[in-house]
Amino acid sequence: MNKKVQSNSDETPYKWFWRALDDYLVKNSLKQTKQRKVIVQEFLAMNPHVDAEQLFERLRKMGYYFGLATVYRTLNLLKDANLVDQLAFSDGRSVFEVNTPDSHHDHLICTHCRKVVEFENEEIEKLQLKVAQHYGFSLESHRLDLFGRCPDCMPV
Amino acid sequence: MNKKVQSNSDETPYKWFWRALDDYLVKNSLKQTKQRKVIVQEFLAMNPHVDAEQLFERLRKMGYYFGLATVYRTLNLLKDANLVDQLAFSDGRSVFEVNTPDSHHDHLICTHCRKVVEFENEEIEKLQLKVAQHYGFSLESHRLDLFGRCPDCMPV
DNA sequence: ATCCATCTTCAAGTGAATTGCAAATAGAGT
DNA sequence: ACTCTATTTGCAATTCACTTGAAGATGGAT
Repeated sequence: MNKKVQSNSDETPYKWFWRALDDYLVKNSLKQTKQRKVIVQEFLAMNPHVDAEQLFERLRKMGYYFGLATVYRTLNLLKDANLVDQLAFSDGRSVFEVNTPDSHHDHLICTHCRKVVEFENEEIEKLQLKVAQHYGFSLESHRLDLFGRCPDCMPV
Repeated sequence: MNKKVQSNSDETPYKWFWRALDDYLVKNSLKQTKQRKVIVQEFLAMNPHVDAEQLFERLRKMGYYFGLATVYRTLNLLKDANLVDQLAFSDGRSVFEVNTPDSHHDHLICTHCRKVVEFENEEIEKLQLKVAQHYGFSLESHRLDLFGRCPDCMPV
């Protein structure tokens, strides 16, 4: 039940991400462009849950007038590189999140204030793998959302 | 190849569903129309995981030329009545599923053929409750999706 | 049987995301 | 540093799932 801590300090917190991205670009003869660099940089700054349109707006406010298509293409590149995951909602929108090597997509979502808390539980992960194996599935990723009231929104 | 046959007879196993739907319609001054009846009937026959377009095609093949909009509106009606849930995929499509009173929302989803298998795991449920309590959340409901390749879609 | 709010149909509209293409550019080879 | 060219970008057009508007049809309350 240990909460995943991702350093917030100024010292390049996502070295592994940039290195993995660089690897992917080189391996696939893709190019490092200013757009990609800035988009990824701001994407990481917005972590953990990034909406493409919001990222686009953020870039725009910072003075980067890249096309929305470029933002989408960059996010899809990261998805292809297996560095991010896409979470779809039933209203048609979706958010992107960093896919850490030991990726966790477990959320506690407050049904009242919509706060999202991420958690990680080794036992649940193990059981998930067991279930998948039981049905003959390989397990690529997962998503677990628990809905309820957070402490601040508890009814008296 | 034993196809599950859902007869039109009165011994439908979804009595509770029809009753709940009827309640909802009456309570909200909505009407029982032939379209709704047939769409719901075929929706239930396609259970557990129904794609709106597929349902539309099925109806068409059975000689019911209802508009696609009507199919969507009926599914949304069921969603409003809390009788079905909608599962969204990142490619923009989504499927609907019956929301039983003692509903479990645990799925194995094939990332290749989109097949969905439902499962239930008592241990995982217990751990979920534990996690929620640990963070001071009450637990109202949950959704667990495991993504991977099903046996039929395993790469050689 | 009448009345009117709700429904259906069909077409047009929406909005997120993708794609086609010409111009720009990264970066390998020279 | 310069060339060369495959990759990228920007922009507009397009796609795709889904929704909505409007006008005629219909359920069901009276």
